[in-house]
Amino acid sequence: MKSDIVFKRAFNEALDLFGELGSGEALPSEHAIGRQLGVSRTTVRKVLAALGERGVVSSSQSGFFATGSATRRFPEDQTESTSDQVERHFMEWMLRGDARPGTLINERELARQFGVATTSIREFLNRFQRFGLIEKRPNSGWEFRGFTETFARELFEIREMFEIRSARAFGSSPVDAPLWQDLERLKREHTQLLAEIDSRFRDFSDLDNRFHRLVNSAEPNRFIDGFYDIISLIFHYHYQWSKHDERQRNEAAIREHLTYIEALQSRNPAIIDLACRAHLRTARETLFRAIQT
Amino acid sequence: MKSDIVFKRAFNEALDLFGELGSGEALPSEHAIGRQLGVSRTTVRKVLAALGERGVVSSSQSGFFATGSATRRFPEDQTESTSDQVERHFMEWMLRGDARPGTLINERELARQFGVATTSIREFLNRFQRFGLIEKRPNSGWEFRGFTETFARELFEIREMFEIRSARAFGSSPVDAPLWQDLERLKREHTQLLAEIDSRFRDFSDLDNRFHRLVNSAEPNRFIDGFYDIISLIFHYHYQWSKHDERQRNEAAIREHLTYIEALQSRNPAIIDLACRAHLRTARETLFRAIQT
DNA sequence: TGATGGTTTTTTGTCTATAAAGAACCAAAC
DNA sequence: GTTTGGTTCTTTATAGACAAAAAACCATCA
Repeated sequence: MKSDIVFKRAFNEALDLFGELGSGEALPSEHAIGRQLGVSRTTVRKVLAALGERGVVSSSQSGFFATGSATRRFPEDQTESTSDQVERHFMEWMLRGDARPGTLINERELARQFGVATTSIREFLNRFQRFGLIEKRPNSGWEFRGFTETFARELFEIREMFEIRSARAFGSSPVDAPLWQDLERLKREHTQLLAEIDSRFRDFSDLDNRFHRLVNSAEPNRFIDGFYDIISLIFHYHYQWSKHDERQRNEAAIREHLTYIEALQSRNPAIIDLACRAHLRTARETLFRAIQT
Repeated sequence: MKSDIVFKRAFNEALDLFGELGSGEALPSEHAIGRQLGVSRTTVRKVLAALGERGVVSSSQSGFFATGSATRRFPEDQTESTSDQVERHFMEWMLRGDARPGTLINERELARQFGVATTSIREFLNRFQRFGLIEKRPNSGWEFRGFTETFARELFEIREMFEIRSARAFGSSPVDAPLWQDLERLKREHTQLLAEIDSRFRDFSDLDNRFHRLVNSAEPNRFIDGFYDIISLIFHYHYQWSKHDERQRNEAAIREHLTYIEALQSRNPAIIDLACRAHLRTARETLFRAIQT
C-alpha cells in the first residue's frame, strides 16, 4: 500500500505556514495552498480536513480561517518515503563497509533487513545501477563491485573532464548572463557559511551540490547533470559517515570554492583551469583517503 | 509469474549443440552442459528431461546419449523475456515518433498496450531513465523529453570527449598488449563484412558496438562503458527503424572504421585524433539527419 | 575428485491487488 | 471568473503471491 507521507509532510508544512496566522485570519485558496505545498488539491483538502478536526482551522461560507490554536506535528520519522528509506539504508549498509567487493546482494534479504517489500528494493537497485557500484546477474542477483579506489579513480577521471569543460563554458558566457548574479549569490552564501562554520558545517554538502550544478548550467548537458547525481549522492552520504576532521575538511573546501568562484569571475581561462584543477585534486585526495581507511 | 524462456532458449540451444551428434554418442556432463548453455544445473536437467520425453536423448547408467532423432524447436517469439519485450516495444513507440516532447507517459496505459504488468513497465522506465530521454515526476508519471536535436547534440558532446580520450589511450598502449590482436581480428571482420555487405549490412550494428567497446577497454572506465549502453541502444533501434539508405550508410561507416583502425595501428596520436573525429562527425550527421525528418 | 540422481530450499521475475495521491468534472456561491 | 463542495475516475507507490530458475545438500558411483 502507498504510504501517506505526502499528506503528513503537507500537514506539517501547513502548520509552519499557517501556525503564525492570528485567530480569524483567512487562509489562501485551496489552489494557492496546493501550489505552495507542491501537492494536489485532493491532498490540500485532506490536510484542511485534518486541521479542521484538530481545531486549528475552521470553515465559514467564505472559506477557511485560522482559529489561533495549535496542534502537534507528525513526527519527522514518519515523513520519509519508502524509497528514501531504502536509499538511506542501502547507502549506510554500503559505507559501513561490511560489504566486500564481490559480495552478492540479495533482494529478499535486504527487503527483510530494511523492512520493506522486495519490489522497493528492486526498484532502488535498478535506479542505482547506473552509479557503477553494483551489477546485475540475470536470474541471479546483484553483485556489489565495491566502494573501492578503482571506483574513485574512474569517477574522478570523468568528473575532471566534465568540470573543466563546464568551468570553461561558464567563464566564457556573456557578461550580462543571469548566471553571474547566481554566482555572486552563491559566493555570499559561501562567505556566510564560513562565518558560521562551527555550527553549520553540515550544510556544506548542499551548497557544494548547488555550486557545481550552477557551473554546469552555463552549457547544460543532461548527461553531465546526471553524472552529478552520483557525486552528490556519494558526497551526501559518504561525508556524513566519515566524521574525521569533518569541520576542517569542509572549511578548506569552502575556501577552495571561493578561490574557484573568484577565478570564474575573472573570466580568465588559465586562472579558471588552475582553480578548478586545484579543487578537484583536493576532492579526489579526500575521497581516496577516506576509502583507504 | 516468471516465464520459462530460460528453459526454452536452453532447449533450443541444446538442440543446436546435440542435434549433430550421431546415435549413441554420449553427452557432456550436466555441469559441462550448464556451463556451455549458461544456465544452472536445475535448468539443464529440465532440458534433458524434455529431450528425453521427445526421444532425442536417452539415459543409461553411464549418463545421457543421443539417439539421433530430431524434434521441433520452440518458436523464436516465445523466447523473448518480458523485459526485452518491453524495451523493444518502448523503443519502437518512441522512434515511431508519435510521442511529442513533453508527452506524459502513463505506466498503466503502456502496460495495457504492451500486454505486460505495470511492474515491468516501471522497472524498464527506472532503468531507462539514465538515458536522458524521460524524466520522473514523483507521484505523477514520466515525462518524455523527446528524441530531439538537443538530445543528439548533448549525446555527441559526451561521446566525443569519451571517444577521443579512449582512442588516445588505445594508441599509447604497449605494443605487446593483447588489444592489438583483438583489433586485428575486428579489422578482418570489418573487411569480411564489407565483402558481403549486400546480404549482411544489418550485422554492422553489433560490430560497431564491439569496436567501440574494444577502444574503451584500453583504459577501462565503468562510466564510459555505461555511456556506451546508450549509444548501442540508440544505434540498434534507431538504425533499424530508419531504413533510408541503410546499406550505403553502413558501408560508409565500415570504411570509416577501417581508416580509424589503421590510424590506431599507426600509434600516431595526431593521425588517431583525425580519424576519430572524422568518424564521429559522420555519425553525428547521420543521427541529426534522421532526427530532423 | 568429480559426476549424477534425488530432494529441498532460496531467490528472482512477474502478476495482481489496493490505499494514497492526482486529476477531472460540474453546479453553486461569491 | 475564481473558489469551493461534492463526486468520480485514474494513476502511482507499495505490498503480497507464486511459478521458474538458481542454489545447496547429500549419498552414491566411477
